[in-house]
Amino acid sequence: MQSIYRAILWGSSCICCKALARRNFCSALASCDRVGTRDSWHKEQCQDLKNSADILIAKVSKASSEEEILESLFNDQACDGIHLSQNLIDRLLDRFKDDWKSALGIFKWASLQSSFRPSPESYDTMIDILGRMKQMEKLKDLLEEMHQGSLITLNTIAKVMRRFVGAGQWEDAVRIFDDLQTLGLEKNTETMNLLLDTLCKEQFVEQAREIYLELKQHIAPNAHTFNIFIHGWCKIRRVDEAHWTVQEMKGHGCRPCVISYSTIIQCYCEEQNFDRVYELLDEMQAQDCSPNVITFTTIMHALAKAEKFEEALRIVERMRSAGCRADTLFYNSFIYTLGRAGRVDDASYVFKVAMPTAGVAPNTSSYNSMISMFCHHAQESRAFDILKEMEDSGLCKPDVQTYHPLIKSCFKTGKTDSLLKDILNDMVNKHHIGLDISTYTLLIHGLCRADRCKWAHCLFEEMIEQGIVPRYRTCRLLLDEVKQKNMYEAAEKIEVVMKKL
DNA sequence: GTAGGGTTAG
Repeated sequence: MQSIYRAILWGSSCICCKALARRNFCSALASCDRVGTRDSWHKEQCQDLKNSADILIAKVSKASSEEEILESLFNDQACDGIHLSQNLIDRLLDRFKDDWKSALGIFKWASLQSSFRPSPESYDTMIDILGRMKQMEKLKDLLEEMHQGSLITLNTIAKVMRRFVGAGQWEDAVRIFDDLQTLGLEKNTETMNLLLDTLCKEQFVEQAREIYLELKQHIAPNAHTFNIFIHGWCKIRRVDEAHWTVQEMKGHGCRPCVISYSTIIQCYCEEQNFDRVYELLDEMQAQDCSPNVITFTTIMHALAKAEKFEEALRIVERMRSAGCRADTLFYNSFIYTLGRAGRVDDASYVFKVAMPTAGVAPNTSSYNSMISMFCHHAQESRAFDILKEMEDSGLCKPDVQTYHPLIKSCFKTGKTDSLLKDILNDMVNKHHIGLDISTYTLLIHGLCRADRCKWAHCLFEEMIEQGIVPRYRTCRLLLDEVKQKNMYEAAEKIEVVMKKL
């Protein structure tokens, strides 16, 4: 118990461990337990990992093509001395998730080392990186390599299909399905549903339909299959076909369930066609299919968005009388929409009275909605009261989103010195929240506009140090500012960063 | 990834 507590404490104050903790907390703890002087051992390991990562990052940053990257890593003394580990690879893939050439170069180099085999999960991560960057040919090569090593899982297939369809190459996704047996997996209802869902989610519903008609001769559909189509038709606003699918579903002996109905209700909600929504609620009742909290949340959210607040409240009442318990997401949705409509006191009432009365605990999002609403309406002190309440609650912790509206308020009200410093200090030292790209951007832009470009530049350097790549606009803005202040050295450094973007 | 939310402009 003691060691876990210490590891958590230590991890929270170490940037390097925090990155590890997110992904690999258990194994990090397990490693710590092996050694008597855990803290110093752990620290050493982290430093080692950071040094190795830095060497590799520096190497690949100088190269421009994939081949050049590989070449620079091979036959290099510094690289040869690196102890490869799964943690190191995970860290580098995360670092280069937006730079497929560097990621692939390092991944290939690592997998060609005799002393090391990347985990199947890191192959999937590499697949994701290539897919996100639309490098579909490279993705196919990697998939083939995975096939040779028997590393393909259903998860891999799901990622590959979604990436192909996402890139508009739906035929390739179908080809993957056709080749499933060759890849060592089965063609069954589950994998068919995966293909159909992937196509439907990207609006290739008609194509999915064609394929289904072909496949259903060999593979039996189930209720999921029909719900996937109902969702697909609703997504492309062809609600008639969704209704027709419900009939087809019944024909196959599958009863439409709460998901089937809720999906169609969502579609009518988006059209703000509330007459049809109520009709469907009645039909559900007639079919002995009770709406659940998701159904009610959908309707309530849509009504509130349409500024029909009294009606939204009646849904809350209807839900209560149906014996359906509201959950946190339901109330968050309610609070959010009330806030957007400027009904600050109503939102406050829901948060302070309705939720506790119903025995529903708020989460970080509930507090964040309240804070953002108060800041938006220039009621900063009420926002800080909520933050205090959150800190005292012990139920949940603030995150970056908690602080964004508060930071924005500092800039709006010009309290850049006292208040902003306190906020950042709390963020980093009290709650151990790592600043992310959006926070750095917000801060640097705000500080430039507040004529505090020295401070902005410090943050810029810190951001680079952490391996966070700034946006072009941020560099541009800061560059103009430092030039005006005759900070030539800073300007040069920024220009170096910009050249790499 | 069979369904419900997320102040876009710093």
